[in-house]
Amino acid sequence: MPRAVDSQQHERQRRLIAHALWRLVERAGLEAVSLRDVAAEAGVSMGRVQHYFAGKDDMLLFGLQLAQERLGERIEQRLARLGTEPDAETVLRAVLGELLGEHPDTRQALRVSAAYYGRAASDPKIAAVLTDGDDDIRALAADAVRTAQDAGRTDPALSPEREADLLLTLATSLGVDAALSLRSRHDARAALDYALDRTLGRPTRGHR
Amino acid sequence: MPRAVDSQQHERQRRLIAHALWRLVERAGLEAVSLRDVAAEAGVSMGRVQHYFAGKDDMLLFGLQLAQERLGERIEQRLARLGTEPDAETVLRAVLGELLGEHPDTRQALRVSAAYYGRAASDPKIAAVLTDGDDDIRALAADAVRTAQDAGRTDPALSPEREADLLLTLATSLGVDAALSLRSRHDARAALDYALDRTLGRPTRGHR
DNA sequence: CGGTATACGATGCGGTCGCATTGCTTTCGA
DNA sequence: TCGAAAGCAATGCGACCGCATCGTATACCG
Repeated sequence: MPRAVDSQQHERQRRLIAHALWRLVERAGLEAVSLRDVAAEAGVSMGRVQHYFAGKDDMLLFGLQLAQERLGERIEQRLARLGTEPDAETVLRAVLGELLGEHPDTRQALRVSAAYYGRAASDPKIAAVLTDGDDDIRALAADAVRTAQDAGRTDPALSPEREADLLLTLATSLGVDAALSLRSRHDARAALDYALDRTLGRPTRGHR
Repeated sequence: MPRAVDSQQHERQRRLIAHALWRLVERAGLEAVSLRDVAAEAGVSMGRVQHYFAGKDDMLLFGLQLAQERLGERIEQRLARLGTEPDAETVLRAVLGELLGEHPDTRQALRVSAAYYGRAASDPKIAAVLTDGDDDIRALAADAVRTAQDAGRTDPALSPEREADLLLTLATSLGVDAALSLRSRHDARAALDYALDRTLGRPTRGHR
């Protein structure tokens, strides 16, 4: 059994190509990218691209998965900067804020992801990747609402699950709008803060 | 000056072709349609399609504009069934409800529109058509909130403009989610009703 | 009636696309 | 060490694609 594949290096190559894909997607949209374009943008031969991806669909899907991972990583990093034992509300505000694309990396990931939206209708795999991770955030949001209710900071009649759903839907939508330049990031931030304040009560301490 | 064009008939032909485009878009997504496919689906020659549209982009844009018009018409029709002098809240509930795609025509228009979303980032004309009419709905929503506040049915501390923005963003997002089958229509409806009730207070009379 | 513009159908051209194929080089394990 | 697989580059094929072009039939107006 000769020449075992170095999966570390293998993955790095796939990422390099995917990043070139991202740049093209941002520049001209998903429908404008071809395997040749991606290869040229990445500065590699077309044979190389073919070697690392089974086909165009495979490459496209990987590009989206990677973008979603980046989004997740960015959120993790932001949470790590929150210090030890942050309360649910602080965590939620950080997570939803990140979904608006405040960090350039997040912004790129959002723009790329947004480009795939149209295909979600006809491609279940894309739809699955796009909604992956939503449940976790919803659970977190529901927790934050319950915590605020227990502390008497907000209306006990609110449904934590419904509020959580609304907040995530809102943050996602605002993020996409901002990514597509349909709305300024500043405005998106203001809208999200308004919604959060109304649902959780005014923040007691800083929440950036 | 011979052979004046019958603009009535002209428009009807463009619509016939656009409807075939819609069917293809629903079936396989925007990126899968070609001029040949559209001609075949419409049962006309390719020369005919070329005659009525300056190019593919022109046809695509017309298809979106027509879908947005359909959406507007459906809303108008629903409002017409509301009777004379409905209050702002009733109107708002009807408009936002229609944005969820409860009528099959609306649903089709939403699915088609959703397919264009990804291109909005790289094509300003598409973005413009997609957001056309939003301001009117936002104004209507703000009115409804103010009315509810004046009647003492909801919190006077709410900002009508912010609430209006949130409600429209939410309804649009829920409608797209439902159109992409990321969420059931029933669930979308429940989420919207919850948000409306929370913002406007419980409805005094029926609101369908 | 003749001419001009409309309303097409048919055909083909230049270009691009995804992908299969081929072949060379490198590297590692038996 | 040698052979098999990995890691590429190069090339080409067949299938489109959008669009230009050309031909023709038809209807309207002076």
